[in-house]
Amino acid sequence: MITLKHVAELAGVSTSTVSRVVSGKDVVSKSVKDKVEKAIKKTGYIPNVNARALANKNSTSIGLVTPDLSLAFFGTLAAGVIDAADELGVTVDICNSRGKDQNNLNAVKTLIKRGFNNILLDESHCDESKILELCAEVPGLVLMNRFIPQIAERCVCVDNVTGGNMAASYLLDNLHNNIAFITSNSEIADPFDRIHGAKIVMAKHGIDTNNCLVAQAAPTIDGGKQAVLELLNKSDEFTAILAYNDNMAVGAMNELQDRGVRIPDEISVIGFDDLAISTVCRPALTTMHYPIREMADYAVKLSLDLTSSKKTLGTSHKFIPKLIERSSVSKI
Amino acid sequence: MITLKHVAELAGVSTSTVSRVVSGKDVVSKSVKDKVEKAIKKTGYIPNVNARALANKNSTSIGLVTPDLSLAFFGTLAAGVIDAADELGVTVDICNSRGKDQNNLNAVKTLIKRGFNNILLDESHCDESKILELCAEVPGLVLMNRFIPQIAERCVCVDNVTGGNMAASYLLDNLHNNIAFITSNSEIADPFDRIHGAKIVMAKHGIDTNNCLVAQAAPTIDGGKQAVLELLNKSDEFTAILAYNDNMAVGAMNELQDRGVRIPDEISVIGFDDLAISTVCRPALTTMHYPIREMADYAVKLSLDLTSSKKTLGTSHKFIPKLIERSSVSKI
DNA sequence: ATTATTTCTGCAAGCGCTTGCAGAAATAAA
DNA sequence: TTTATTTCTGCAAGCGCTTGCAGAAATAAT
Repeated sequence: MITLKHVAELAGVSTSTVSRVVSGKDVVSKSVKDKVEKAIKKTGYIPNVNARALANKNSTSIGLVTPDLSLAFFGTLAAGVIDAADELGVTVDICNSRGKDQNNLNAVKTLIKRGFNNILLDESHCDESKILELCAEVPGLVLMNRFIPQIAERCVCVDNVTGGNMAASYLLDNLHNNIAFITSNSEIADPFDRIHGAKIVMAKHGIDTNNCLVAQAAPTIDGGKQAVLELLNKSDEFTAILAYNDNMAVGAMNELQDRGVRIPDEISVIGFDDLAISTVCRPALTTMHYPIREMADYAVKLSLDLTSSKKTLGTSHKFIPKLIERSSVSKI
Repeated sequence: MITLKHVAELAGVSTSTVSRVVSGKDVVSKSVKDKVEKAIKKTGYIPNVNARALANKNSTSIGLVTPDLSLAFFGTLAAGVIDAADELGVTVDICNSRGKDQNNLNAVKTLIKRGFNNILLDESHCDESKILELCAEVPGLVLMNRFIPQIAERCVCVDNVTGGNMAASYLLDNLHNNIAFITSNSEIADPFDRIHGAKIVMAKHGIDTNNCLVAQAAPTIDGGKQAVLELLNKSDEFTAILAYNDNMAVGAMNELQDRGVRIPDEISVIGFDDLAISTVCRPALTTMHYPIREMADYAVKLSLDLTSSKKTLGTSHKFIPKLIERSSVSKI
């Protein structure tokens, strides 16, 4: 293993000097710098991350804490984070909490103790207070897919209200005035925000939004099936379903189709997320694209920015989803 | 930050002693051990991984190099690896190579330079020789989803021949004698092995396997569509399709359905992998379950085992896939 | 009781890198 | 030319943990 010392000897300077040119944090005269760089190239020196992390009292990795990588959404998120980190020369340590809040929080604490200053956390259930505590402790902690006003500039999330709004607008524009909602029973803000956003436009169109049909279930394919059944029990008047996410949308479509209703002719369905599944199902699902990769990219930059001296990304920022038109909504 | 020193002071012993009880590698008298453990508990001490890695000249993390986490297969693999590692108290660093072989290999080299002794590599395209080189350099390198005889005991993969065999048997048992293959155009052994396995049983059933219908394409949904089109151009006699994986199977089903052929009444389809998509599509896909999580678990244990003194997992081992019966194959 | 063994524990050096401090060298000012 | 500044560079300590070595303590053997 090539160390600073080897390079220093070859270049005829001290290790401090080499360190300085490597880290670039301090001024080194041009001539010496050249010598050192030549030596580095010649030896193929690569800094030892562990030693560096130890001396710097921090890790060169960023931590990603996420519920379940085997779900397409989080897998895509992780891929985005890794790719973005990679470009900046930092590596990613991933914790998979298997959906349990407490695991998430513990994972964060472990990362902290391991010296991580940069942590991306996707945790939508636990108390805000706990997250605020963590944030106070770790300046480089970025919260993903959840918004907490007090730390707005450290939240990387999608504008769910606008998303719901856009989805409903599209439905309305295509003359579906009787919209039913299939939403998640998770106690998180997203589903409410989306419905809220939808109701805003609906109200503008003169629709009474007080007794909209709403069915809650798990945000999964099966949940979608259950929810649509509940809807069906309550009424048979709706002509469109605005689903919390693609999984629920697909579940609903499947269930509906299994019962002989034609989509989109009899009932239109719109999803949210734009995961692979939305192109696979039949009819292909019209859905709101969730810009996961952009968000992942932004999140790692934000985290790194937060722990660097010169902050450039300071302001709060919500990502706007985008309508992807496919075939699950009947058009005028 | 609590360090060894703090614990040592509290326990009234030297740091070496604390180190020894923490690492458990050396004998410490029961009484002292108790004292130290009490002190550790009291202080909430957590070893600094960086210092440890530096002193040990190795990392406590294992590295996972995988093509693309946003694909369900690899996401599941990663989740399995992380979970398994977690249970053993080691963390996982993931590299996402975005499908480029060279990235994969570079990622491995970088990990090596960073002091990783345990690396799980999923690389199915590059030259065997390169992988063998890497293996020689890193004793804890485990190859996933690919088999190379020279390092058989370090390969964690599925028995593709048996898998193909089982899939074909199921088709045959249900009286589909005219089987067409949709396979991957990747230059890897898996697709050949699966077809090879299938042909073995077919031959046993007296079928001439020399001019089987075979269409190659990318191992994706679109690839499946293309491939089935190619098949259709060549013949209209086959009554069953054995697809390389679920994605291709679903693509094929979609394309077929779009052209009005009923599945499984007119054509049966069987997939491979048992990803989420296979339960989503209609009809739900009968497929061979790929025991990814078990394999992930085995791989991390194997890697750790390889770098530990007492080896226990030495022998070569292939995982056997399992038929998951759903609705895409018509039954007798 | 004395010596030989065995078992523990602490010392101190070292893993590779960073950085405050101070002296050397170069440049500017007087 | 001398003195004051500024710019570089090296020294050495330190980040937290591990471990070979040797001395101390405990146990066994004589």
